Amino acid sequence: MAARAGLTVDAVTTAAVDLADAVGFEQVTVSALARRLGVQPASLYSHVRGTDDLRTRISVRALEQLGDALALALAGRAGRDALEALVDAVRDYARRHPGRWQATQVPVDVAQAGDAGRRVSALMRGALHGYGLPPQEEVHAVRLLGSTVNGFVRIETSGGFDHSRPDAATSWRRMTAVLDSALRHWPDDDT
Amino acid sequence: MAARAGLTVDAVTTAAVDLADAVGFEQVTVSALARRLGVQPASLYSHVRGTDDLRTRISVRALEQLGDALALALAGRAGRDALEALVDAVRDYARRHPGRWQATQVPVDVAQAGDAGRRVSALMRGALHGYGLPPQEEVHAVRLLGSTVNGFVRIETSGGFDHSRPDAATSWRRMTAVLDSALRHWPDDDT
DNA sequence: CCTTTAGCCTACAGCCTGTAGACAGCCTGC
DNA sequence: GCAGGCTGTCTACAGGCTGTAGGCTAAAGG
Repeated sequence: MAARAGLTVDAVTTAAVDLADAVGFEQVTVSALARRLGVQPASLYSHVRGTDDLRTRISVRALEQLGDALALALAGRAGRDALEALVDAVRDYARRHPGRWQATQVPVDVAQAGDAGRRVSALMRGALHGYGLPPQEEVHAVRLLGSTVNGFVRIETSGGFDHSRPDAATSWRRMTAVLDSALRHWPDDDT
Repeated sequence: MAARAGLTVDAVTTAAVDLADAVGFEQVTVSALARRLGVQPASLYSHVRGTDDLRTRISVRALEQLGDALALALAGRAGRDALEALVDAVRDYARRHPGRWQATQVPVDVAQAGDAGRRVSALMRGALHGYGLPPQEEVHAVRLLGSTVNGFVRIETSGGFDHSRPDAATSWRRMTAVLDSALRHWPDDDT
């Protein structure tokens, strides 16, 4: 009756990540995961501390994977080429793995996800390097880029563009061009 | 024993909106609201259909209020002045009413929130009118602006800027300037 | 007054979380 | 080859939330 199902923290997390993509990050619960694994809910508490812990693990793994994807996309590129590769990689990741993307969007304890998060922002900073911005402006550019990509992908994945023309892909292409232009003609800070 | 508490759909929604700001949109439940109103959970089911309905009502009301705030901020302004008023109004609303802001960010049935949502995007479009963009580019500009403001506010309210320098307000000012510049020097579409 | 309406109640079924303790399969040492 | 310990999964349960059913009573209208 108690045949081993081969659960480990890692296997549980992997299954949770898949579940998040299948049903949405917010719908990941201990019970739902147990059903999918063919196991009683209580069994999972030996491996994760609870629903919150489960979700945190999904977030950390998703951030790591996003970092991998960005690193791969940026290898050997610079300037507008790098910018397009970066933003397209983020959008691709979000569209292909909606649950994981949602997971990267929830604030998570710095102690647990700090490294993965810092890696992503370092990669973004690297992608902008070819634009030759003044050093003190780089952080603003990273935030602009991060905010815009984040916001767009969020609106797109939640269907915000579904009922208006033209389609999201067209705006995405134009927005990338505008961002590239803005980075090349970065205005002085005359405060 | 059954003294009337004076509940109506409207009063319930107002209380729910306040609760959202106090504890976060995701934490709004029938039970939590009943506790706050000093009433049994079942009593609320005479006024709202359930937790989903409750949250939808919060979203609709928040979108309407956001529209009001934007309309007020934009009255009598144009160009960069209008742009700054617009983005500042959104950011202010989000900071002052975090729960309501979250509520505006969840996708909601078009039939229920369509008007309020359309009003917000119409106001944004109006704010950009002074920049004299080509008509077919306006939608892209609205989406760029919406995405950027959305993404920034989202990251800011979830504490994403808390552990890096300089502070969010500085980046916000710079980003507004960059957006203004991008709108004034909108690149041609050479696809 | 007295009836009707409508608001709030209690009770309950069902699901989810998280804890405690029982029990079975696997590994280790001998 | 086997005894004993460990580890993983189980059942059982307490507590909370959702949503339904049906009862009771305060207010409104004739």
